[in-house]
Amino acid sequence: MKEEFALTPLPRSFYRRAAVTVAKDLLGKIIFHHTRQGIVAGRIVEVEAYTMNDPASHSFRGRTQRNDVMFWDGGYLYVYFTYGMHFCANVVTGEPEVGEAVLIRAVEPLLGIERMMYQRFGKEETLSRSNLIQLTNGPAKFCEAFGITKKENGTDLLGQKLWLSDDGFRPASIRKSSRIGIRVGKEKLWRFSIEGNLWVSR
DNA sequence: CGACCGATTGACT
DNA sequence: GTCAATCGGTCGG
Repeated sequence: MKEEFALTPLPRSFYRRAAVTVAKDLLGKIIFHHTRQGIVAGRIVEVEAYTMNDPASHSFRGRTQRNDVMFWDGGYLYVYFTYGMHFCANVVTGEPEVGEAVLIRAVEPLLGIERMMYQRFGKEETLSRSNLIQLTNGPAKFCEAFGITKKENGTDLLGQKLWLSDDGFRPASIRKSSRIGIRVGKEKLWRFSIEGNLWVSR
């Protein structure tokens, strides 16, 4: 990871495109979260696209208080609470009034691994190969490790707290598959992952 | 209002 | 492989 790339947030134009296009392009990008506790960063290795005319999407039945951020301009973070205990984070895509987003399902940890360990497992846990992978190999695990909660819902990804960067890394091979954990819309192959990456879920 | 259920995870057979 | 945890969002009456 080269610092000069890492410092530059992806421009608004990157996000103002179709969700499926942005989803593929997000693979390999680095996501940063800078808080008072310190800075954490990871490479995005697995994503899923969700659109307005997609029955699996929160935006399918129209704009509500919960999914409002999905209809904002591209480049904002949509965070939702689910199963009574977990958060999931999405990158909002497209123009304003278009309810599209890309779910971040897994990242490869790069910076602030100690911080992530603490947020996922607590103080006494020691680093091993197993829990290094368990750190961020799922959408709610990623949010927990990165300290992303409902407070981060609506955060501008071109700001100073949360942003994405391109360090020049390009995936050798991208895998397409059916999205996970949904009942409708399984026929759409809108889950994208970096082939062979250890942090890809399942 | 009440009932159902989820873009998940971790523990367990 | 199965299943409970746990609660806000959404929808039906």
